[in-house]
Formats: sequence, C-alpha cells, structure tokens
Amino acid sequence: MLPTDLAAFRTALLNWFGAAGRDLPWRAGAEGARDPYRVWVSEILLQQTQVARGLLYYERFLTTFPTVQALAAAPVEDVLKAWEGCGYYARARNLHRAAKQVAQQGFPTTYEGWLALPGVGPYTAAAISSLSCGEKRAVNDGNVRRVLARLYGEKTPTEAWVQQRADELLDPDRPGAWNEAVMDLGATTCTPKKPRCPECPVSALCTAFQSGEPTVYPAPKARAAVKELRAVALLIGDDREAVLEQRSGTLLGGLFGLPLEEVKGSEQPEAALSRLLTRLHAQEPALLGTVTHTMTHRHIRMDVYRARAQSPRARVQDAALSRLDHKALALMKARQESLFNFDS
DNA sequence: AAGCCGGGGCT
DNA sequence: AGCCCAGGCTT
Repeated sequence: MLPTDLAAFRTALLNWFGAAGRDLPWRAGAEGARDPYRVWVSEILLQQTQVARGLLYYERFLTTFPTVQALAAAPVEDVLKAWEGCGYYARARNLHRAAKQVAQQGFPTTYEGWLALPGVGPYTAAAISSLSCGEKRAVNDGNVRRVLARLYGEKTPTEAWVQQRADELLDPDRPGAWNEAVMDLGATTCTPKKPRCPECPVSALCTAFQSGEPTVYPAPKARAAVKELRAVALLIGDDREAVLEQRSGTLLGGLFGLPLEEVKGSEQPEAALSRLLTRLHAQEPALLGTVTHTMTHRHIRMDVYRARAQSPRARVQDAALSRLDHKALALMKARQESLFNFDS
C-alpha cells in the first residue's frame, strides 16, 4: 500500500470507528488506558464467543468477581459456576490461575508480560496491551484475517502474512483504537457471509470489493470431522439434588456432571452401565431416556438411567454443569411434570 | 503443523 | 439437520 493510501486508510477507518464503532461495556475509560481487569475478562470471554453472548457472561462475571483480588481468592468451582454454559472451560481455569499471579505481582504492563499469563496467547496479549497499556501491537484474530485477506485479495493468508500486514497498517498514534476499529469492521461490516460493502469506509482500497466477489477471500479452512461418542450416565437423586462427579481431563474438565461411563468401540451399552453401577455401588437402574448433544467436533449420545445408591448428593444449582448434563437432568423434570399432569 | 476444546446462530 | 464461527494449548 502506498504511503498516501496508508494515511487515507487509517483516517477512513478511524473516522468510521468514531461514528459507527460498537459501544461495549468493557470499552469504558480513556483510549489506550482501559481498566486492565475488565479488558482482560472481556478478551478471554470473547475467545470463540460472539459479542452478544459475551455481554451476558461479562456482566455476570464482573458482578460475581468485581476485582482481580476477588477472582484470585475464589475457589475454582465458583469461577466455573460463573462460566457455566459458556463453553471452553479451560479459559475459566486459566483465567483463575492467572488471576492468582496478578493478585500477587500486579497487572502486566507490556505485550510480553501479558503473553506470559496462562490463557493469554498472541491475539489476547496484543489486544489487552494495546487497549490498556497503549502498546503498539496489532491484533490478529479471525476478523483481522478476513478484513486483510479481502483488502489485499489473498485467498490463503498465513498467520505470519496477516501479522505482517496488520503491523504495517497499525496506526502508531492510536494502536488501541485501530485494533478495535479493524475488529469492529470485520464483525459488523466485513462479515463472512454477506459483507456490507456499500457501508464500508475502505471499499475504495479493497481488492476483494473490486473483484465483485468479496466472499471468496479468504478461502474456507478444512474442518475436522465430528466424532460419534456414546455414553451411559446415572441419575441418583433428582433434578435438584443428585450425585455429581467432577470431570477431569480435557473434555468438560473441572465441571461437575452425572456419573458417566463411555461406551467403548465394540462394547454394548450394558457393559458401560454395569461398570457404572459397580463403581457407584448403585442398584435398580431404570432407563430415564436418551439425550444427544453436539459440540464442535463431537456428537454425544447418552443413555440416562435412574438408580438407587447411598452416595451423598449435591445441590445441582450450586455446581457448574455442562449443557449435556442439564439435558440429562431435564429428562427427570419432564418426567415429573408428565406424572403431575397425569395425576391431575 | 495438526488436533483438541463448547456453545449458539443461521439457513 | 447441517453449516458456520474461532484463540490457546497440547502433542
């Protein structure tokens, strides 16, 4: 891009941002000097999460944990409860771990300092440090990738290519505002499916717009296949108080849920049920129903049995549960309601 | 470099 | 029901 074009690009985008930029709660405070805690929480929430959903969780999270000290002092179970339903729960566990560091050492003041915290990668470190420390570091996220791929007519932009272009374009006088501006453009105007090119402040400089087919940039990435997964779960208790286990490992790790056994490869579901009954010292299993739950890369089909056992129950509303477990518990609630209707 | 990790919206 | 979106960590 020519120097004159670069100046025009920055002016057009920042003027557009001043008029059409989104008014979001974590954007309060002086440009380049935002409250680091609020920016940080918002950026972690917005990883893989749309702004509309992030807003709900942001308010809830900030109400529950108003300061990094409050977050650091809380048990991780409470942090996961505030995150319940938002997905990618490692984000909450990493945020909590990092909060303990920050409560001791104070907030980082540089890109490198933020990058060193758990759960903070190159995108998030660039975002937080530019917004709260005035660091001259261009963000590289899905919006930036799409906007720049179209601007330059690049169908297969690599990570390094996007970063280099973004660093060249970044307005060194207003790095925070520039980062927000290009992301807002990607989120509201230069959208994946139906870009609003007539409303775009930089369409005159855009290769994809001039090509007449903006959506061919960037080319879609190949997606991993969805894996089928079968499981058997036990409901001991009811939809308000039940035996819950804390999951470990990567799948829903840290969350609570009904005791569960995966049905392995060639195995019959009865074998998994048998393992479950033995492990829980439970008896008299009765099939309550089957739930299905789809995640990005997994389709889970889970048979839910009600059974009896002496194990201690937990209050469901106090524990962080995935959508999968809420669906399983809903089987019980639906059953109670249908029985009530039958009796009356 | 490639695979894994939730959830919801849109068509 | 099937497609789309997407940053960080682990391997």
